[in-house]
Amino acid sequence: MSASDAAPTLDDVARLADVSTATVSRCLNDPGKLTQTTREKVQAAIAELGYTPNFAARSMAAKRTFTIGAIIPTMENAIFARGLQAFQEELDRRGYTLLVSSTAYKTDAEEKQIRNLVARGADGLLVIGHDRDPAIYDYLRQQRVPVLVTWSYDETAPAPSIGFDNRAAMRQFAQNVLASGHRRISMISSMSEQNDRARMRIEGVRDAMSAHGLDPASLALIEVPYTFDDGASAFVELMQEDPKPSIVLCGSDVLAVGAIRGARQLGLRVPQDISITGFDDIELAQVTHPELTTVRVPHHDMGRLAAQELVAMIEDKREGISQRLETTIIERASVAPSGA
Amino acid sequence: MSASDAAPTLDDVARLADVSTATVSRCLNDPGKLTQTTREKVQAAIAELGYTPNFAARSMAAKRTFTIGAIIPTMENAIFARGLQAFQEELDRRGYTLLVSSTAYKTDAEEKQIRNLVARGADGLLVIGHDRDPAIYDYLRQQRVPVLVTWSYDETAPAPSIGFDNRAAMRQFAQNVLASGHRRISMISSMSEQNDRARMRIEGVRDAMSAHGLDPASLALIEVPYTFDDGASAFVELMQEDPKPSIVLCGSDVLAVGAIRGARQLGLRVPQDISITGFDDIELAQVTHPELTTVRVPHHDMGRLAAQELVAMIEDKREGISQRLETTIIERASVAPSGA
DNA sequence: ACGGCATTTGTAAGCGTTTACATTTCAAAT
DNA sequence: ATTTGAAATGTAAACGCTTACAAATGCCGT
Repeated sequence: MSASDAAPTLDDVARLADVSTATVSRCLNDPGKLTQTTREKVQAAIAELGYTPNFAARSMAAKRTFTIGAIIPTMENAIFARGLQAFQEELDRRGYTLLVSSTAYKTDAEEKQIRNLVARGADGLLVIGHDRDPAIYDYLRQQRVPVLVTWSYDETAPAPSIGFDNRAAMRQFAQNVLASGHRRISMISSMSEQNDRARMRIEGVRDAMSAHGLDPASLALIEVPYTFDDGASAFVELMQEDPKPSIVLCGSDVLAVGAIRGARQLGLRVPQDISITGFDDIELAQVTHPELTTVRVPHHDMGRLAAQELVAMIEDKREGISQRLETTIIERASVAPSGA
Repeated sequence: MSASDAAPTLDDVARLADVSTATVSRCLNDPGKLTQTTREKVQAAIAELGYTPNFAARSMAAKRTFTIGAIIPTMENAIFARGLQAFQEELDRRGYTLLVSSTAYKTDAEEKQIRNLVARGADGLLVIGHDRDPAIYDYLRQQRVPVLVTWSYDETAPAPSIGFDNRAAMRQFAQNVLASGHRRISMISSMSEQNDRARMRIEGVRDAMSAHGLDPASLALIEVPYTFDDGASAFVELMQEDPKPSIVLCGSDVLAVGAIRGARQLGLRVPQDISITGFDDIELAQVTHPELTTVRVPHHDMGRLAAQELVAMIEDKREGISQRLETTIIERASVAPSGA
């Protein structure tokens, strides 16, 4: 351990290596600018002192933090975890650090968190979905902090997005279902207020119904928070309707798993007595019995591409370019065709 | 929008409110020190400019960041999510921000991430489990960064911990199992190297075997990474043994869920043909069929108490005080008694 | 009206980097 | 040798805050 007590600073390194602080700084940020001799001298000093640059000082001087903030609705389930992991890995690769904040689905918490992240100097922000107070977008623009939206794709929205078309994905999925004979369709969605993903998925189902000559207004729909239990009780409630649905479309896998449990409570067999579907294709979908028919979301690509795009927006100081990713229908065992 | 372009600074506020920068700073950090008149004047100026303090500058001047880092093995499943959420909420309440970093179970990534967090000025660090290179603890001590260990309780370890006794919890659980008649016990664990939690759970099983006069060395044990698939294939492998186990204890719920799937692949009924248990009691445990008999870990309390303790360590500049939390055995449907 | 003390406010020196700009060094061309 | 320009290095001024210390203010008893 060195004689000194506090963490070594750039100055200490400079003194030890007998160069100026500017040189040490360059050795850290742009080593190509130094002669090999100097570089090695400095590196030796750094190693000897166990020096690590002070982050706050660096950000203040450079007006860059190499930090990117992400605000997600929840960490409590796997839904965003996969994409976020990919996002972080890609960021890492590019020398950025990820700051994650979760709102626990409380929309008003988001603004506070965004401000916090900005105050902490986030070079860019990743958010989920387009829906939020327009004032937030204004604020971010004024602060010159790039934002990228994910989990949703919408060219007309105020911010660029890398995601998929929730509405089209669900429409296509529902059309498949209708094509296999189901007519009595019900739906369990998470709360659609301030949540374009949920809303668009509902619209997708309605689109499909219209296309098949069904009245979209007749869709039996329950909106619930995002938990297994809510899925289960919503399912039970939906089964009170007369006539009973032959299939229950869920806005997410978590809800669908809840619904399966609800069915078990009612003594209904899935899919013989009732079909159930999910959305997201998280790992859970393959773990339930029966395995869930669902829509696969490109978690990993979404995260990776979002990281690339956001970094590009920051470094090239340009507008973001939206990108639409594809979803895939995954047919497993929770759906049976219906003659009804 | 104000005339100026860049974000407003303390100086701008001071000028507008016609006070010194020191006064503005005090208004932010210790408003009680100001007369009501001044305070209101300053607050008005802050509001008018939409001023937010610059984080880097603040940390540099105050040598505090109000940031706490947490390094977890994975974000990909719910296991740490619940506790982390509670941790963050408590931190929030106390004005701290959480910085999460995940190692994806790569032990050598941890050191890099710890250094990164320290360089970013984390006031304190939360880590999972005690096992790691002692040099890391030395480094942290030298840097005067408090660390708190969670998910494990061990008074003799170099760092204070708020967690539970993995070994005792598993021992008690296994004793229950033995008491219900099972004698042919196998185990699926996650990799125990550099993972005291996994190791202690294994030891707990062995302890219980010894106590029942069984040879602890005879425990059939497979260590696998932390995924459903690994759980499933380990299960299949264990069923090759002769005699077959009557119960498979899994080191975690994730593995247990995999094992259940493995059983289904082999056409075995749980628990009639084979009993399976988990550990953690994550939500998943109630979602599988049959529901999982497991050990409940006090995720929420652990997170909350860890936040309180870590903040206390930082603010009172004192050593951490370890705390042992209790686990609970949760009996559900995946275990049947055995006469064998 | 005044001294004395507590409270409020101001002054200015850091905090540890980066980076324009100035200076020095060095090699190639004369 | 000398000149010349590019490359390497050094100097010092920010960056936006906090805080020790100094100065000013207000309040009390007399």
